[in-house]
Amino acid sequence: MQTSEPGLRERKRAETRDKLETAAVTLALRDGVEHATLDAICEAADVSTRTFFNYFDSKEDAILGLKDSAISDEEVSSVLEEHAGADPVELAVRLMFQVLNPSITSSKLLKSRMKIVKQHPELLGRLASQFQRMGEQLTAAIRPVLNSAPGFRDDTPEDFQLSAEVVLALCSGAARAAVKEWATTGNKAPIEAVEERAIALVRKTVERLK
Amino acid sequence: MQTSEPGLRERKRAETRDKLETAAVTLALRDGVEHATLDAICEAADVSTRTFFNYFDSKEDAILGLKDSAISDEEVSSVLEEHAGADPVELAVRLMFQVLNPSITSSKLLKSRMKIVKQHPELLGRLASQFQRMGEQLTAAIRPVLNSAPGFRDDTPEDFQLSAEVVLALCSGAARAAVKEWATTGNKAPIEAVEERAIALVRKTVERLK
DNA sequence: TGCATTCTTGCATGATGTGCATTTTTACGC
DNA sequence: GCGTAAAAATGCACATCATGCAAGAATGCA
Repeated sequence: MQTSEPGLRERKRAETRDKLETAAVTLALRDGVEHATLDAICEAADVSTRTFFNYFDSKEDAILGLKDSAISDEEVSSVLEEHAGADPVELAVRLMFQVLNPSITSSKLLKSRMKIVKQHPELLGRLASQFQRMGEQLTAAIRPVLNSAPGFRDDTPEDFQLSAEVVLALCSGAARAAVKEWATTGNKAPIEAVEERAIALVRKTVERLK
Repeated sequence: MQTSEPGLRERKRAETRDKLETAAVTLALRDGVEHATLDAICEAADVSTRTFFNYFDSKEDAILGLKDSAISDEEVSSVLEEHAGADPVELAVRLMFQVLNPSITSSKLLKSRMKIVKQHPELLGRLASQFQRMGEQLTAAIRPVLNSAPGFRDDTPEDFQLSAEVVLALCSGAARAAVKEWATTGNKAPIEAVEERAIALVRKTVERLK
């Protein structure tokens, strides 16, 4: 379980990935998302275009730094452990940000990415589809907590599944809104606060709609 | 204000649109969404591929029958009028289904479309992006109602905008879930019930999370 | 060193989508 | 009907994205 020495192969892979992300972000910022072509990105990263798709599913994914739509069981467990006792909403949001980390919320590319998001908010749509693709994983992850919440417990499996999806949509929307707010308002708050902000947004909304 | 005679031009346009939708749905059902190519669809519809894009933005849009991402002011007013006194949630959901009508919820293609959705649930992701693209319009539409709701009223404009987006995400997710449920469970309920179901889903979720 | 695995690359291919100029079709006043 | 203007359809060129496949290069490991 030790993080042993990376090894040349893994190091190179990380390096290539980083070069691709950096190139994608830099060019998207300089030329605009649509004018930053795959060819240009790959040339800047000194990588063949064919290889690009060994790392990302699409250009947008590279710009946002999204990894393959999957979260490891260890990551899930770690989140569950760190926030034991949290309610479904908090858990869902934390899981989502776990996926984005370090994609969006960290690394030297953070500021540049936020500028891009500010200019191209539609990119955040990728987050939604990312979360939707992870739908099964996420529902599975919050299932126990949701199940122990009053009300949900007595749902039929179908109703339960449906309810979980709605909860996730709500949290995903709040996460997106929080990131967008943070990107738009000049990043005054520390990035860590975005997560809390998303949770607060959900709570506020629920409170008011009730 | 009378719906006067359509005129040849409009009739032909509607006809072509219908041919394209029918071809798209038929081929997607027969060959699968990914194997139903633009060329095949256009050939079946007896329309040039170039013309296709005068009607739809993408293949998926044609399969789902989504119109251009805009809702006319008349449609908005009509919904607002018909459901005067409704709360923001109901209003948002009704507006969304207004967009889908007759796209998904009506017409002879309904059953086929639901079969396709059942086999390719990821298509429903288009709904989310559609709603997101309409974000400004939708927020504008529910703004007055949201503004008269306690709690929202006192937000700063920024907070208000953010809250509106979260509400819309919630409603959009519920709409998607309701459609998916309906498509998956064999269409036992009448299609009109889907809308109510979506509203109920939102309310249930809010209730439980509070 | 030698072998197996993984990664990279080039090439071919297909599909989506857009701009532009041309032609065809429709609308409408005369 | 006729001619003109507007709208729509079309053909064509072109760019981009994305994937499959096979050959070659780099790495890991014994």
